[in-house]
Amino acid sequence: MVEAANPSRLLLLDGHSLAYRAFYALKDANLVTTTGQHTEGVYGFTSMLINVLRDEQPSHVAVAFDVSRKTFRSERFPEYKANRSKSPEEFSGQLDLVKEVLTALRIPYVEKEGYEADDIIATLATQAERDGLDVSICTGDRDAFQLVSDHVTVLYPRRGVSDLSRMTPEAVQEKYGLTPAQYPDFAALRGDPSDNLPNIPSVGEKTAVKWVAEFGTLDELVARADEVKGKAGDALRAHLGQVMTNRQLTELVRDVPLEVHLDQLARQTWDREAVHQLFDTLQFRVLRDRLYEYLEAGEPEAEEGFEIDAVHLEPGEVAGWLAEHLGAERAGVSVRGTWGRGTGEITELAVATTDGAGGWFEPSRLTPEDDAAVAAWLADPERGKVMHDAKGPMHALAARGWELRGLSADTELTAFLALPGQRSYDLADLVLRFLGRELRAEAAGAEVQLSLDGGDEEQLGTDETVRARAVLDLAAALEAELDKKGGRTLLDEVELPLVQVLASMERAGIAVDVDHLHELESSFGGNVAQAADDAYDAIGRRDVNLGSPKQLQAVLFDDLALPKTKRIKTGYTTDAESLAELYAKTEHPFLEALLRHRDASKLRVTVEGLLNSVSDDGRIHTTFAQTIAATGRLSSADPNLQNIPIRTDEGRRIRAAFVVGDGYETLLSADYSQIEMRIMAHLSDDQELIDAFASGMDFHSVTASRVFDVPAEEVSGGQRAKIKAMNYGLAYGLSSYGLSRQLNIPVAEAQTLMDEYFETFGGVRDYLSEVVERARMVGWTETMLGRRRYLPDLTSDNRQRREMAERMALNAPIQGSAADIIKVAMLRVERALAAEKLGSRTLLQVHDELVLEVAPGERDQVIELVRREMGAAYPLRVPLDVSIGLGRTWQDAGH
DNA sequence: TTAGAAACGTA
DNA sequence: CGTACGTTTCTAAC
Repeated sequence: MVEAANPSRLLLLDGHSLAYRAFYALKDANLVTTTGQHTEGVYGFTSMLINVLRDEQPSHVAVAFDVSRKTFRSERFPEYKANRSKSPEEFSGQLDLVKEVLTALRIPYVEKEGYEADDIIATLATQAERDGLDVSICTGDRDAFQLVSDHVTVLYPRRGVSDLSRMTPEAVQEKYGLTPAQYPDFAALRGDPSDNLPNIPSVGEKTAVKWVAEFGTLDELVARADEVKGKAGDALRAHLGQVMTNRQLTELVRDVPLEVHLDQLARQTWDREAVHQLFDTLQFRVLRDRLYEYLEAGEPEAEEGFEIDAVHLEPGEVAGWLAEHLGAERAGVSVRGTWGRGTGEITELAVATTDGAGGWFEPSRLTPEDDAAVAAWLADPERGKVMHDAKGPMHALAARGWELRGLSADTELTAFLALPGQRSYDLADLVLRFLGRELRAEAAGAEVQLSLDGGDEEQLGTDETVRARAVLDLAAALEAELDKKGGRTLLDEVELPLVQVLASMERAGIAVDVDHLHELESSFGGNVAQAADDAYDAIGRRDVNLGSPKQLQAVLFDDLALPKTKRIKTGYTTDAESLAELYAKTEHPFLEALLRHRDASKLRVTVEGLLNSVSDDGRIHTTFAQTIAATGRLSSADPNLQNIPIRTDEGRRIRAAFVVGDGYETLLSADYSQIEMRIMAHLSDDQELIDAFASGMDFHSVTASRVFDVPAEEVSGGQRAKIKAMNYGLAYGLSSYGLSRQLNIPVAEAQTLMDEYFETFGGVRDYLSEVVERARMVGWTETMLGRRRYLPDLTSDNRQRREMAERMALNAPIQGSAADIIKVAMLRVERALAAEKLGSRTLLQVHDELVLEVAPGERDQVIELVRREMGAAYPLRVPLDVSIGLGRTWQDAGH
């Protein structure tokens, strides 16, 4: 066996400089294909690439290229590299071949107009180092030595293409007598004939080193230039300007705005077919053999599976197998079956242990002894289980009578925290990326299994066992990754225990009054029909689908020739806001009827969706997702119970269909008031804002009174409304334009309002700008519990993307911290209910609200408990106010 | 059949 | 030209 890939090393190569060096090194070999194409550069580069891939075993790779000679350096200093002669004719086209090789090997290359490859390398190396990766840089440009650190090594070709010096901080010190940070100072003093940077007459490497070593930095040397004696001192003083110009050019840019993110540089399996074809064309025979040798020798992404003996456990064998193989260490578990809406069914269950054993069985075929042994093991919190996305399977296990306790890791959650921002956390992808393995059994094992009775069932069981084995290994790899980045506490103390809480909530569901829903359906249905009639009457035809934006556009802007609304991709918008404006202008009866139709049909569809999702127990069981929202919020689906209408009276009627269930006394709704503003007060430490909350008065009125400098009781309705909009918009990155639109006031007035607001609450303004600035520097934002969100677009040169990222950066810590806090609150409520031996239970979470079902006689105790636990979830510089309502229905419990 | 856009509900 | 979601419907591409 070959050692695994280094789990966190980024390899960066300078495509142009390496290919160019290789070209000259191999010039004498005169590599030409039969068609006349020279291949010295591409051959040498590829050879070097294979060697460093073999030696460095990187988990991530990228190759940087220069785009053209025009860079910010040549802008500043037209002479920069102006001495470079045109590259020889034989070299032309070879860079394109290098890129073809990279494409076939599925190695990404990066280039950026206006920057040199070294700047791209500096940027990626800096990012990677920050993310805890080690970095190897292969380049022929010595300016890269400034990047060397404990985690960044430069591999510099000594001669030819096979002899690389490994430049560590010690090696730089030894070779030049300088620290890596001093290298650009030294290079500026020495000058560089190959880059056409002039030197100081009679000052060479020796003197340059001496000065930098003596003064520490170039700045210091310049400041004290008069202390330098002799002819060299005169020369230095005469060329200070030139040296400072040189210095600007020798500094590598570490924040080039790149579209590419580290995650995209993860090693991928190469395209064998493309490599074959390309190497045929280039007539690389030896190189191809070397490449395949390396591939067979256990290249990181080698398509290896798992060597595991998946034992099919027959009835009567399960209890004994578990007793024999389950030790003190945690076990991997994988379940095959179906689940959703708080229940499910298992067809196969597989277990893999750290001793290498793996077994699977069909829960439907167990002896009573087996069943009891499985139940006892699953329910034992001390015997750890590792799963991928455990919540769904937990429902299926529970439906079978097996409670799962002791979830020691959930690889989906671990990946969500360790690699935030991914689109999905597919097990096979993670296994390939972190373990370098395919999610399958090695062929030999599979053949044995197939030959036993050749059934698909056996294959399914083996697959399941492989998954159990894989999650066990994957958990360890991801936990190591998370430990490096920070976030282990958030995982172990919040997200992981929350799985159990969410499973309970989903399984409980919320009772619905189906009759009430049917009444609403017909009531809203009647409104829809009436509105449609009115709309059709208004335009004198009925052949229009009122739900089709396309047809509506034709009616509104062609037939009726109404004024155009805001442009969208497909023409002009027909959204409610624009239609209302249009109605205010034209008073066309069609618009009024259309808006009514929109409202009514939206409500009807909502009700129909709810009716369709009522389970046999008369309750609706939503599914909460923990790994969807980038800010750390939960999401709710199938059906979404986090977007049930509340703003209009008609819509609110739907909430009356959610009712207390049989055997319970009442529903209870508890929500945090202004939690995001309180978090902002806490994070910004703005005394004015903290005082506003401490006063305990109506928040919007108090803030308005501070902004307009009037007593709180004299704040007008208009003033309060303006500040309320400001307060709410703050955490979203509201602009003066947005505020003006929302309040229907001129932009200038909105701007004045914002200025006055920030004059009063200066700490908030400072906090918001600092949070974005900090995120731009480090590349991510962080919540109070350390949940990161990466925002590479903060350095994009596309203004729209950059500004979008800025708004995300200022919203993510606020929305995310609120999500952290309510998650902690849910755990506290759950534990307190258990500690006080209460039968009441949490049913729903709606971002800042918890809905509970209160057991008979527990009302007052639960009110006290919920207020206490939610209020104490996280100590802030302001109180965490919780308001509570009770009622038979969700609507009645609202407040 | 699938994917994207538009629209709209919540915090 | 205000963040974060999920669902439905229509439409065009497949």
